[in-house]
Amino acid sequence: MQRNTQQRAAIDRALAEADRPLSPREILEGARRSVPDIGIATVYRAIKDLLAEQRVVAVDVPGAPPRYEAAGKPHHHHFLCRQCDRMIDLPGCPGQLSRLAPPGFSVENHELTLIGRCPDCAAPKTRRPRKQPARK
Amino acid sequence: MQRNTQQRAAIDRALAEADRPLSPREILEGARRSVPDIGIATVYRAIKDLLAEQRVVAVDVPGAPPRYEAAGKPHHHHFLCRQCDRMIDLPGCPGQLSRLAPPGFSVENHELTLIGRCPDCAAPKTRRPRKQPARK
DNA sequence: GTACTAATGACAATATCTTCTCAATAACGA
DNA sequence: TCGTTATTGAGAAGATATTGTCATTAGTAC
Repeated sequence: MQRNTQQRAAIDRALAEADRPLSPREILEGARRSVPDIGIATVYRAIKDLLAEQRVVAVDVPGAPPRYEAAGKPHHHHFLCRQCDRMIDLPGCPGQLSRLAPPGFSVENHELTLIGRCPDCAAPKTRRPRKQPARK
Repeated sequence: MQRNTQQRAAIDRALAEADRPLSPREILEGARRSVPDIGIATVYRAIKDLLAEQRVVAVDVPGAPPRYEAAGKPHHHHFLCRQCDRMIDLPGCPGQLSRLAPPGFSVENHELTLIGRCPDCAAPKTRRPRKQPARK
């Protein structure tokens, strides 16, 4: 039987508060605000369960492992900031994207990511720190 | 001084003949038609050099490592067949994609991939084999 | 409060992709 | 043809992300 642990609650809270796709590490950091000693394995276990329950969806990231956000949002796409590495929801979809495919292709889905600088990083005064290069 | 080896020529040929983004493994298989004993390390070394010379570009693949195709083509996007796993060029771009981003975002680039079945796999008679599950 | 056991944290183990090492080979200028 | 050395193939090693193991902890029914 499934138990309501503080760790699961902290992970739910982190995902809800962010309202954007988070990497497992970002989920970990968010959850640590509630449960400082939570471990990364617990985050991966929770992601697996949440995906199975369809309470979160995986979001593909160009050139990186997927991130995860709450399921049930209307169809939308994402912006990836190449400075702070955060992924942010963009409302809406241009539509008609399937028309790019010539006849004979069966289009079932599409992935669209805009890449650049988010408002925080584009503004010269309030820069967020650059993404940390992977720890050695 | 750079030498013109059979291996490099085979890799160039594989990329040119495919005219679509290839994974390192696909490049290896293509090149082996010319040089049967070529190794994967040689393919990675060639990719690195070709990227530095800007003779090929990396193409991001949702949920997989990047593939590589000849540089210099007009702006275009790609189709990913979820059955045979091939990536295929699509001509053109819907345009105006930057408009999805609210004011404040600085959009520098975009990635668009349509996903589904390519004509070969969608047609019931001439199915290509499914992607091989990664070798054990 | 107790007993049962799901869930956890730490870290080992996988899995996958890419790069490095090095002896052997082959491209090419002389 | 010969000598030099860039390039190669094979396998080891590295890098990173994810999952497995297991003793311990903590939800929950009673």
